[in-house]
Amino acid sequence: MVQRTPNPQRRSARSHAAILKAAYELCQQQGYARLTIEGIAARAGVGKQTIYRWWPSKGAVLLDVFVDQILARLDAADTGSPLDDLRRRVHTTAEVLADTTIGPHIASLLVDAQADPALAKELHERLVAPARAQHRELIRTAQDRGELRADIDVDLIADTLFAPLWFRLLVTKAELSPDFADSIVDTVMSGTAPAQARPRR
Amino acid sequence: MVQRTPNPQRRSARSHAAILKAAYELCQQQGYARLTIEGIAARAGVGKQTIYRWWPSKGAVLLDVFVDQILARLDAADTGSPLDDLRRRVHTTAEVLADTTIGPHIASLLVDAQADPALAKELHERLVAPARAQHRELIRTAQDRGELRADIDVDLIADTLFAPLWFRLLVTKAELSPDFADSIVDTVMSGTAPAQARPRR
Amino acid sequence: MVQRTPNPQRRSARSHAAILKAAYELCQQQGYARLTIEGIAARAGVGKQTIYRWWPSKGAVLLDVFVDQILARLDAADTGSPLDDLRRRVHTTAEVLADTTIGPHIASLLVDAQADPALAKELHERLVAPARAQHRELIRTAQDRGELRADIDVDLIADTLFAPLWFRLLVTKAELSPDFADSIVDTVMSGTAPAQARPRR
Amino acid sequence: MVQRTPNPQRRSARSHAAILKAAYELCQQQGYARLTIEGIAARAGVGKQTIYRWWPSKGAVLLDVFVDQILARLDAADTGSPLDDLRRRVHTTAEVLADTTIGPHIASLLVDAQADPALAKELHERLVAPARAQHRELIRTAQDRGELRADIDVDLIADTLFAPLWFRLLVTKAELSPDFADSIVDTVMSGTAPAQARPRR
DNA sequence: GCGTAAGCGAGACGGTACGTCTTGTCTTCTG
DNA sequence: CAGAAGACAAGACGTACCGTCTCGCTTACGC
Repeated sequence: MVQRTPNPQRRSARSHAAILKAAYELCQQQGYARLTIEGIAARAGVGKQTIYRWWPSKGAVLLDVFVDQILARLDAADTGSPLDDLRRRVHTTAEVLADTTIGPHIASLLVDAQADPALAKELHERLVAPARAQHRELIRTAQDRGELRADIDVDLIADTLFAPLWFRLLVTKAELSPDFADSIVDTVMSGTAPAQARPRR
Repeated sequence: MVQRTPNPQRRSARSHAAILKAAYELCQQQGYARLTIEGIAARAGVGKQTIYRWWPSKGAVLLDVFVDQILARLDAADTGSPLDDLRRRVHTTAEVLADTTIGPHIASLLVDAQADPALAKELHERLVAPARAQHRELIRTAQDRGELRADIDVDLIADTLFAPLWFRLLVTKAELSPDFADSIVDTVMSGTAPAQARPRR
Repeated sequence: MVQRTPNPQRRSARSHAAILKAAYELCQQQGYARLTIEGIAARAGVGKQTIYRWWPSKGAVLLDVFVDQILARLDAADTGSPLDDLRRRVHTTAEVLADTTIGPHIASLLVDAQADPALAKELHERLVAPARAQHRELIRTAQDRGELRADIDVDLIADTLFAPLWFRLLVTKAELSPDFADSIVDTVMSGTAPAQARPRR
Repeated sequence: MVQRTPNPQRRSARSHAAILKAAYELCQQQGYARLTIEGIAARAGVGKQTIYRWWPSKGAVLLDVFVDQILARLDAADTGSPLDDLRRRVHTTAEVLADTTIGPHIASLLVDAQADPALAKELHERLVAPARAQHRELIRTAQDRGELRADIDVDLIADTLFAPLWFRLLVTKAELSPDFADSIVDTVMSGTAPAQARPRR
């Protein structure tokens, strides 16, 4: 897992792409747990060292595989209403996590990260933190506009909105339906709406 | 992982206990990820086969190690107020997950279970389902007594209350403090209290 | 190359035999240099660890493969005349070294041993020393009987008789014919015969 | 191992020298077996390709390192007596082979050559054949002058004189002392001297 | 005296084999 | 005769070098 920090300028785009492609395909075929660096190297037609040269672990490769496509799918349209944007965001997050070509693998990455601080750090920096930053921004805007109670901690609202999605994915494995996403938002909103504007569905 | 279903009557209590003890100690020392069946067998002074005979996987052993002590610590005192019981329950769950001799290992078990359906099933049946059953019972009682809105799905309330704890443990690794537990309960309660009894702290 | 000194009693005769057989066959097919522990394990249907458990190196396996059959072929008939026995011995040694299923591999073993003291030691103890002991015995007997000059060092005579065979095998790669064996013996004998019985053929 | 036959005129004398120097030093430090082309290139501050451009193998580099200094040290003074020259030649050969900065490496080269015909050829042409040519010349002159029996094959005498040195270096690893060199010559001479002039020490 | 072709240091590349590790099964010996 | 001890087949691990292949750079011919 040592990195001699090779020169990124000379990196072979061909190999890079082949590795990500092979990793993605094998992950879909066999699942994250059965994936091996040997297997990726073999399918990509690449030396193992080429993988070790550029990634510190299997998880890091998979992070590269998934992070862009996930962030792209999460990108919320700006509707002008931060509350609507937030609801939309919960929906798309639920969709992505429910997608069987993504959700289980992200869950596995999360698992791997429990035992691999470097992977945990990268996962956080590239996936968790950016997503959360957007959530906090939306929440803060809503609070500023008086659409959400301002006396509740931003992080707490974010956790309450998104945690149930991960909880179902990882713990109860219950369905991550759009209805569920809606229910969460409704429930949380009704507790966090300003007193004068509490929705009463 | 094959089980020849040996006669449980002839099981050696001595070995059984030694295995659980060794597994617990090694788990504390090295962490779940570095734990091996070989290591457990060696420390327990037991043949590997004796472990494979009675447990299908490393995770199953660890489940045996942790499940009883966790459920014992979660057992809520019945205060007569289901809402208070529920709040207490969130608190004790947060405490258990925050306990560094338990939380990380449960997290690891959960991770392992993502790739091992048998382990997932057992984890669910012995830990997740019992705890959730109690939660649902408390919620339903509170709804019956009119202390919680009855038009919100029991599971949804349960998810919203407990998911943030797991989310912080697994994803954001933020602190699982009693205050956080309180905040969750407050927030969720304010959204799920009946209209006429909404708390307004 | 570490040996945990496993219990030889529990050694699998099946695997042991399969490994030696595979090593022999691959050695004949590809030659010693292209031989690989991986290859032997694969052909023998054996785990690599099983080879590493019982042999410290590739050369050690090959030594086991060849040592018995070589010593068997060298075993000289006792004709009653130590000089004749000695001559016969030079002949059989030349034959064995000239045998393309043995000579090149022994040469390679010798080469490997130059860089591997453990292998060198074993090669010496199991092959070189036993053969030399027999040579010295024959020479000493001949000296006692007055058939060889007694004022010449036993080792020197042994070296002079057998060294040219190895020299041709390793250095000049010239033919190791029976005639050559005879010529060596004749030449050396004519210098080492007692004055009164010098052959003059 | 392919050579695009580069232009020797443009060869960098600097690199050439650095490579030979690095190879020599590393060979002394680590021994021939642990020597690598990568290591030589690194120590010489040279690209690997520059080595592969001018030498087909590690052995070829080492041959260049040793061949000149060996031949220089073997160069016999012409005393007028071919027999004395021959004896002197056996002495210097023993000295060179006994030199721990040369002998073991030459032995290793010989070993490598067993599996590398190109190296074997070059080793023969540049080291073995020239030395042998001189030996044969001396022997033939001695025979012409009647100082050695003319009915014994030149090659046979050469083998008998020099083979024991290599034998001790490669096989028995016994001492290559001047006394040993003398003993060989004495013994062989006493068998190959003409009948009328046989020495009788 | 200028451009171009080569050699050069550097090092990424696809590979092979290494020796170690762990898994889950099978075998043997022992209390 | 149950179980500890541990050998076994399998195969992934991460490392070391292999020999080939670009890269820019610099050197020195030949036009």
